[in-house]
Amino acid sequence: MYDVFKAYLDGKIPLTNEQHDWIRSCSVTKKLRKNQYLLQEGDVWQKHAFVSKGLVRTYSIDEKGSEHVIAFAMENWWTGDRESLLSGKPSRFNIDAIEGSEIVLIDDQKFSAICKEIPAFNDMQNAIIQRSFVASQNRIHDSISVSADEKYKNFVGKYPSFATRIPLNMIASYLGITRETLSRIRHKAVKKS
Amino acid sequence: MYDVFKAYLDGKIPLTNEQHDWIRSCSVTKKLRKNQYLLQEGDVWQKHAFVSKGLVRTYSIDEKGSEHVIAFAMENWWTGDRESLLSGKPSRFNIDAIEGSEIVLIDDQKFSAICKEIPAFNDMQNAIIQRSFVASQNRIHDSISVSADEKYKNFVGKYPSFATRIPLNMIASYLGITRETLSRIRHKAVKKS
DNA sequence: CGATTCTTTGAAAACAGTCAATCTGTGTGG
DNA sequence: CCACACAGATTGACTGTTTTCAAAGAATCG
Repeated sequence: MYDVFKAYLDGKIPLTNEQHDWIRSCSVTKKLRKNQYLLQEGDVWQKHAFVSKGLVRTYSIDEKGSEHVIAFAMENWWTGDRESLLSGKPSRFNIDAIEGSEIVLIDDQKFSAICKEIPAFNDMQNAIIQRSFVASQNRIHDSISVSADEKYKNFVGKYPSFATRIPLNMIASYLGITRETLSRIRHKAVKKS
Repeated sequence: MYDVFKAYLDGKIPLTNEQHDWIRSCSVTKKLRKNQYLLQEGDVWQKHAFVSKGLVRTYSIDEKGSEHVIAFAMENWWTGDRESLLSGKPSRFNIDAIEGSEIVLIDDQKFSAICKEIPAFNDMQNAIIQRSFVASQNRIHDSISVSADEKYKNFVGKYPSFATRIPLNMIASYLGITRETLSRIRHKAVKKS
């Protein structure tokens, strides 16, 4: 529940008990069953979401009905649709639970108030976004410069726990290849070793 | 020179004359001839860089000697290597000028001081990073979900001025395809219209 | 004009996608 | 406890796209 979030915050910034109480009072925890939605395409995203347990994915669905996974988030990661949050426009994405999960939700207005009152909290957020941006850049670099099987190897190397918890078709989608191609890549990789 | 940067700032946030003078005193302007480097692989990036004139690219070079362009930046855009800046480690990237360019450089320490003293400046920076992150996410989404010719069409639609100012091989690299493929895509597109 | 850089074209090979069938493991209800 | 259903993973044959390599054709700049 909230404890995981508290531990996360304590590991990042110093907070008084009152501040903790305030943040807790701004938070809502939500349990998600497997396959349950946190965000559906067309809805406006106006929260900040911390994954305290489980694993969720962010994806779009194109005209042909294919899913395209742009992000995963597990315990101690943040998730959400920043584009919709910033623009106020309906989201193009869906977020749902790959496993049973628990999410700590903070309304954007309250979140902004917390950022304003607690500079360390604001700095933490900025640091997170900066690192997210760097991670995106690196993913872009991978996507234009390495072959499909290197992408998979990099993914497994970087996020070993994802590789075991996430169904293969979603990993394939995340990497921008089909599940069949990924299956063949893995087959070859096993032979080599 | 600095005027472009001043106009940019005035369009974003209110600044007093003293603040402008201070920011100016922290800034160094640098002229780049075509092909001249702003950053070379292996160097540590410790600045913030605003492009006041011209056009630069950020790219890596792999073992085979191929270049991979991860970003362009033209007038009124920021450039640099945030990964190196955050980590303090040598950069994996090069940045050089596609055209003769002018860059306003601010040392990271001075930049941080400005952010601390002028909250609006800090907020502006955070807003820029948030939008950069959203743009990265969208580029990732494109890279995993649309075909090569749609990627090119999206690129031209989104950045028409890039398409005319940047050599084709660099655009191809940015899109993650070969220059030959991009050439053929354009050929087909012309026929269709 | 000559040299360099950028772009285009062609043919063959490598690669990834599609469609359809099969296999595997998990969990549920009889 | 077994049989079945279901979701996920694999495999094969085929198709389509992209890369590679090599050569030639524009365009630009001094």
